[in-house]
Amino acid sequence: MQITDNREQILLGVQRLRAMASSSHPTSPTSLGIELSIATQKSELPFTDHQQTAMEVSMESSPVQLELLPLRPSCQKAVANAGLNLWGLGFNACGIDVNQLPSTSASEEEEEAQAEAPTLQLSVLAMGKRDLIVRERGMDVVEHERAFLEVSSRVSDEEESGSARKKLRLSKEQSALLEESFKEHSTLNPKQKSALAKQLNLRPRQVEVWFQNRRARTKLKQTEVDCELLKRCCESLTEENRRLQKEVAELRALKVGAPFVISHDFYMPAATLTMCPSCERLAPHGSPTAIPPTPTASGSTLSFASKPQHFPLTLPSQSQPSAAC
DNA sequence: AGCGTGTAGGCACTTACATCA
DNA sequence: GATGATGTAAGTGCCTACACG
Repeated sequence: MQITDNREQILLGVQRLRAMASSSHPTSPTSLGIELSIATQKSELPFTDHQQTAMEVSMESSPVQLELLPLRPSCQKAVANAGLNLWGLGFNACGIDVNQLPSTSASEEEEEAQAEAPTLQLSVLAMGKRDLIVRERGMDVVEHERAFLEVSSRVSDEEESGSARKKLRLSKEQSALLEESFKEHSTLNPKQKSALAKQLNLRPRQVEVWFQNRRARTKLKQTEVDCELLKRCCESLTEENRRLQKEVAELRALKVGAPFVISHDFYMPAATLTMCPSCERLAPHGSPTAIPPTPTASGSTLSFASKPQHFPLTLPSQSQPSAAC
């Protein structure tokens, strides 16, 4: 469920949790398993300690254990803000003390009860400036979330060990497999995405991003090729234009001495015309079939006597042409 | 059937980081 | 070792198609 009003939805979610805690398991409210995960993209403002800590939160008469799973370290300010807003606006309003550390001294009975407790798992996905998304487990997001959490745990370990945040670089094997897959299909359906992610030990989101970037690279390359082609085409046309300009100038010069004009009844693209070597009049390149068959009734047809084959010229009525050149 | 709304996926653009010369 | 160029993983916003009430 995508939501536009974060506060309302968070409050709603918490109210539902509260209802479950009080109605379903009134005797063991603390055993209600709630998993709140905040999936983040990147962060410049890392969360403070409590954000990676399982917490005991109290909600009026029904204390609820709120487990805040480790955040991906590469989370961003926007997400951090969203998370902080979450606490400030949502949970604090419900009386949840997020600063309390969780009770780690649960008895075996309590743990057992907790295992049997209904787990309404509430995922709050904070996506930058985007709306918060609240989902209940059991939807299609589960697999993705699980995969995410696995990775986030791993990265969290790295962070804990003190190493700086590092950008993930795919291994050669991973890239090769992705390339193979891309050759087969440039887009993936959710099933393919999940399968591939599992195979590569990546999150589906990473596979998705890789395919998006790969498509973008392909398109960019194709654009470059097209651009180069157009550039050459442009150069060729420029050269052709230059040549034709020259030809036009020559024809104009010829026209001064020759009374004949080419009838406009013919469609004769200029680029297909050349000089007749014998008479120095225009002749088409290639097959004469490119020439419209009949001249106008008012004109007469001229044929060049010599090879190559000549094309008909329509003569203006006022001029008297010779039978052949 | 038409309409409004929520959702998912894709794309364009951008940022941030890794790598290399 | 510092630095700029380049490649690429990932973030963000927008758009569109589709499902559903």
